[in-house]
Amino acid sequence: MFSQAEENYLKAIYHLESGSKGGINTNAIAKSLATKASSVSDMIKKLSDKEVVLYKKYKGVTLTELGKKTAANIVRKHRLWEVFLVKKLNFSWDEVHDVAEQLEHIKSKKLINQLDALLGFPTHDPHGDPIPDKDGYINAIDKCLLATLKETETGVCVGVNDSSSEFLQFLDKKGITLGKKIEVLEKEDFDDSLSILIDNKKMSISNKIANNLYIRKS
Amino acid sequence: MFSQAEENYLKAIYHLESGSKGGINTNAIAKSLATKASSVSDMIKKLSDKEVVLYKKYKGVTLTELGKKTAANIVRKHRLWEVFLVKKLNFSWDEVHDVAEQLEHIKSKKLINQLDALLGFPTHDPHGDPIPDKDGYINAIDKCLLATLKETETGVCVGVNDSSSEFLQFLDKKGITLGKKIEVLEKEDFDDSLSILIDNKKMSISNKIANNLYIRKS
DNA sequence: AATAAAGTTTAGACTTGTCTAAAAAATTAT
DNA sequence: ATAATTTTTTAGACAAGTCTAAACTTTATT
Repeated sequence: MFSQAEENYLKAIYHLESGSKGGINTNAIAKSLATKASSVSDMIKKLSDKEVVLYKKYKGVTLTELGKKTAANIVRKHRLWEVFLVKKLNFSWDEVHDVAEQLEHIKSKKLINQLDALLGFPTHDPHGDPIPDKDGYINAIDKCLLATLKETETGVCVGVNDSSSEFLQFLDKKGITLGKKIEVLEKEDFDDSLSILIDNKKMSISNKIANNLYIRKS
Repeated sequence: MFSQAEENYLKAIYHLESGSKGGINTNAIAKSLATKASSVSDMIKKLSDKEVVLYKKYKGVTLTELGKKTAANIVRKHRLWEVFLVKKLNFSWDEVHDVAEQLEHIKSKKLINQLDALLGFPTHDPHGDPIPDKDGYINAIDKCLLATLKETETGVCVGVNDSSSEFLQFLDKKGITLGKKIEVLEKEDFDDSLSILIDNKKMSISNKIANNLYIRKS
């Protein structure tokens, strides 16, 4: 059994591992959890004793198979709760994160399995992120950042890289939601901004936006 | 904002107050939380500083208005989650308590209000206990213990005094569920057992059972 | 009213998780 | 290869919440 603090560390390491090769360093974990490197050092030792991470002093940390499975299960719970909040409780996609951060620590296998069934076994959360299955396996879809599309290419909006409520509310305001079809009309060399077509409307998108929006090419 | 430990103490005091007059003593709280009297003393001081309880050394403790409202809100959340688990996730009434004990600490007004709506604004939880409204007000129904009924009297089963899974599973086995009509056929002076009619079946009920089953007379 | 018993509080210790400041190791630059 | 810089770890402290043991207050008994 893991404490909430331990679970949060596992989740942070899991996310950091998926975005880079090799061991995760102390500072990166500290940054992602908004804590201090010394606190991370302390916690890593505990997690190492519990055999969920491999740890060599000064050499960074990696999840063991048990650690990966444990972390994936927390992510699974987080994302299922997000789906629940949006589908059943009328939350918008920019409101779900903080509540899901609490709900992901509830311990009950039956609860999460029944929730999964109630929601119709969803594969992705409201931000387009994949939901790990019971064994921690993720069925990743082929996606790329909007910024990597070339002129005349089209695709469907399938996810976001930045899940902050500011970004999500911005997308809402622009009418950009998951499932929408997007065509790149023009790429501006000067500032790397894009001119896109969405809902038959022409729209200008900054590079920052294009670098945080995932597209499945079509 | 209150920690989970603080919330558990408030809830315990709230339940103890509803079952007795005057201040609640340390030992009673310790017993109900399965902790030590010394721990209770420590926590009472914190709660007193936060102005949710009134406390005079050696004189027991009572909830302030703020304390009552806070505690009622936790009970509200607990019972709404219990309804959710039974109605939406196919839990049985003997499985919900432990999970609801965790879920009651989730902090989100929108979550609980939307949950309330999803469930159709229920007034009672799966054990027949009333759900406090947003202001902490409880709409209590007129109920009495089955053991207090006289021969030939009838009533509807509306709640349980003991919510342990052992008792609830026993009731399930006997076919006694909330909403069932019960008629007292005979009271046995020797052991205070009852002969009752339920679903047109005659059944013998021990005094212990009759003292843990609430009836609304009809 | 004095004393025994029961209940309550305090003192000091322990655990978890955090922090600051300083020491140690690893990396980068010269 | 040595020095400077960055990263990481350790040492010591603190807050929350708990515990045991001892001291204290209240209540019950004689």
